[in-house]
Amino acid sequence: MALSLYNTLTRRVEPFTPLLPPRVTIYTCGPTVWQYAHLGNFRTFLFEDLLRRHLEFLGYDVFHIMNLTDVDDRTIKAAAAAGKRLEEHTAPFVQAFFDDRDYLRIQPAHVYPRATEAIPAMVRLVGQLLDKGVAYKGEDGSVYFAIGKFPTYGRLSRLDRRELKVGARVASDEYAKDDPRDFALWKRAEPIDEQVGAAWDAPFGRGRPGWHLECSAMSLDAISRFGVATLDIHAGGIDLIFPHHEDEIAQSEAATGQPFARFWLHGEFLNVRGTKMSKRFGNFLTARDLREQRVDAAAVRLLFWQTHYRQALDFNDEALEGAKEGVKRLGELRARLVERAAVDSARPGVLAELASELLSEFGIALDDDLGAPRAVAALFEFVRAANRELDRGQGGIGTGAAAGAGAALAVFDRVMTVLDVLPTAKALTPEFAAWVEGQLAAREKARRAKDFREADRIRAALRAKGVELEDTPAGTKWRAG
RNA sequence: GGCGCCGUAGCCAAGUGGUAAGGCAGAGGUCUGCAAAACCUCGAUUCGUCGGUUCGAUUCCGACCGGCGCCUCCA
Repeated sequence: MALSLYNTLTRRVEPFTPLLPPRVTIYTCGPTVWQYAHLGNFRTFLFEDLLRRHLEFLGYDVFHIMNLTDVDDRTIKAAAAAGKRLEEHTAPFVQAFFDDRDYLRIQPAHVYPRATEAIPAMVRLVGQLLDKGVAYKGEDGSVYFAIGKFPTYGRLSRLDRRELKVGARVASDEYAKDDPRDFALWKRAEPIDEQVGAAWDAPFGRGRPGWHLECSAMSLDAISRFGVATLDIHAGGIDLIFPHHEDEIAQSEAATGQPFARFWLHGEFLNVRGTKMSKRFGNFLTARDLREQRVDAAAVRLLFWQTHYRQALDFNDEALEGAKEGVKRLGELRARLVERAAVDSARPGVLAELASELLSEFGIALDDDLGAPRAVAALFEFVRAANRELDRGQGGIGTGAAAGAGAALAVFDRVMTVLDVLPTAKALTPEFAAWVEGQLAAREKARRAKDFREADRIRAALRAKGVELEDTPAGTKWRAG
């Protein structure tokens, strides 16, 4: 098996090989901490989580860098509007981002460099670019990158021959630049920047970094520990292709003379009725909204995995409900496998076969440009076949067989992480459990006496407390929702 | 205007030049005191429309209709 990934640079799926195996360096553009990140932002972070987990599953030694943009137009404006210092405004949103990340069970990156803590590295980078003559100081005091000095500019976005649309957004610094397409590396300090504490001294003037600069400076700094100036993978949302990633390439490669990243991966949008989820449109939902609704993160993940990452996904409540039901079904199977693991076998070989089919198909699917939808399809085929087998094997399916199937499920879940959190992890007081057991005993007594009215009354009473019952030959099971 | 993406059952969607995965919802059934869970059966003669290439196209090409994205700081 070999992993292949779609590379935006070449616009095709290519075999993936890292520069220095088994090490893989990944840089993913992180959140701008001016506000809570919404679910669309997290779709990208989740696709990156899948990438990371699959690489690790394949045995790669991944080093994952995710930046936190804590100084830019929006953070500065938001801080000023709140009458706060920059750091004071962004800190809670950094924490919120980490909380949401954990809720969604996204593996933490190895480092989270922050723009405000990388000012010296950025100043150095701008200095280098000035020295090389690919950057210049504009009439307004800001420093710009001269794209005319970088022949391959536009290679990633393929917008090199583009013309500015008449009436399209035109930067206010237009007249300070030699070429309207040049972009800011360092922006001269404005009063609002000083007001919130977002201005730093530099040899080329007091100011603050341009948006693209931080990613180049921080990623190069982070991978310098491996003695390289080339990332194996750089990923982000599809909207970052231009200008963000294009500009990162220009800055980095002009400075180092080496390829900035070997693979560029871009995730598609999360849509709402056909339009991208966005703060601007007000059609967004945050992770904390879902958490408040007690939506299991597994449902969000399953929903996202059912659509390929390079395909727009239309989000709505019905789709989310569907994923929730799917997660429930997965949990039922896992519980069955655990329960049945201790009983003797009728047909021990069948489950083992199903388990190995699952893992094989799962690996093939993810190796093919992270074909998560195919992996999910294989998972549910496994669920159906395993349940059928469990239904059939009256006396049990064998310790080894059940354990093996459970293990296969666990392997799958280490990458996809779509199984709900184990019920035992949910907060249940011993008192509550004892009360439920008491009710169950009373109900069982009523059932034996054929007093089904009383039995149903107890069941309804338990349901009102969030306890669902399931009568099985082995007794009544219950779970707290 | 430039570059690009998409249009598959009620919803979310996968996919291939050879006759449509998977999930959810829905209908019927098995099991059950009834439920629940699980399993079984059922749904697109059809993949936006119209042409073309081909023995054969949802899949390739063209046109059109519809939706969307990027075009200097949006994941």
